Amino acid sequence: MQKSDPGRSEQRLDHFAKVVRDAGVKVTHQRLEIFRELATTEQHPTAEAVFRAVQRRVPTVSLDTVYRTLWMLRDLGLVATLGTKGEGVRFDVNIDRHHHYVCMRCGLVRDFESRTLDGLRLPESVKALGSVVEAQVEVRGLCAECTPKMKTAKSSTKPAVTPQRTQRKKTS
Amino acid sequence: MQKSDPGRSEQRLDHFAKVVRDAGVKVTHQRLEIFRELATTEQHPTAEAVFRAVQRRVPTVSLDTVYRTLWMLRDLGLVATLGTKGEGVRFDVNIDRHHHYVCMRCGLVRDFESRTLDGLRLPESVKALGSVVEAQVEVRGLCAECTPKMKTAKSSTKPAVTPQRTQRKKTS
DNA sequence: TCCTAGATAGGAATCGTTCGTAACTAGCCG
DNA sequence: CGGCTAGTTACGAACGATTCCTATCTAGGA
Repeated sequence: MQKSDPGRSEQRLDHFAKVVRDAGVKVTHQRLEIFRELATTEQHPTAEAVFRAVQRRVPTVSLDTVYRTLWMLRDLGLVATLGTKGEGVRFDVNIDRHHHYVCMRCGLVRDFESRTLDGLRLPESVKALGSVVEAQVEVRGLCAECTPKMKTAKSSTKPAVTPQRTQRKKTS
Repeated sequence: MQKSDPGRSEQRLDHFAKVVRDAGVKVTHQRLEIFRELATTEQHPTAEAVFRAVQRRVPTVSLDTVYRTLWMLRDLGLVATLGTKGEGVRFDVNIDRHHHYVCMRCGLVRDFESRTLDGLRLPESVKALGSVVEAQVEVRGLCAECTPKMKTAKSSTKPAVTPQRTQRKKTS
């Protein structure tokens, strides 16, 4: 589990302002707030979530601005996107080397670190496909929340049949 | 590069029919065709792509049916989904152990195999998050197609600024 | 302080995906 | 082999996420 370190956040904000300015992009109030929101979150918020959070401090922000800013940050390498499924892209400020645990049912994504996995040696065949910017491990499974809901399957060859459709519906 | 092995396809179709039937789900013409399409493709098609392909043989299929079938196949473990970004889920019949190379710009996804990467040892911390069904490596970079378009960046600290917005627009 | 390229708000538009419903049909039963 | 019925399908409308359009604003250099 990661905790929010105040010092780290400020440091991130500074870094953000510098990179953005260096890129010749204007540092607007909105952009700062959007980035601040990301920097203080340890989750992987959707654009919508960022929007709602920022809206509390800057009531007039538009969802469009949030999206534009988020993509820009991604292009600048300040955040990463985690296209989970088809239920909204998620953004990740943690650009340190890390890996992901993804729940196959609820879509939850958690980071985890592992020095061992950081330095994976990739096969030659990969180089033929294109350049390699990063390599991370993606672990899939059922998170603690979802695990207990497993039913005893039909004991056929395959483990489960269609116990429940993977959660894809709105919650609100 | 992978090639389409006719024998392998038929084998997959048989396996498909068996699993589906065992699950108490009806084996309809549409479902067979949809699966056949997936089984003969080495790419990772979007639902839309599968729809168009199947439509050539079964002109009346509805996109809705394709989606329902695809999710069902996923729930049965016959195909995997590759939520690339926010541009449409992709489906993958290759359920053998494999890893992915994802182009950060065009979204292309290619499989690659590596005996070495198959047996990764995961850290203990992962177990605390939930059960582990599979672990695969996701390599990100620019594919051969996209690489040449790199422009010489501003030579600042960061490699690129915003040379081009990552491709997210329709093509048709 | 002034100017201007670049940014914003807001609503309409788009695209992928799902729902609601009435018409089918696979697979079981006799 | 024909009938039944639960599970499926087609289709259009509905939805949610993301992007576009454009008139208005503003960061930051001169």
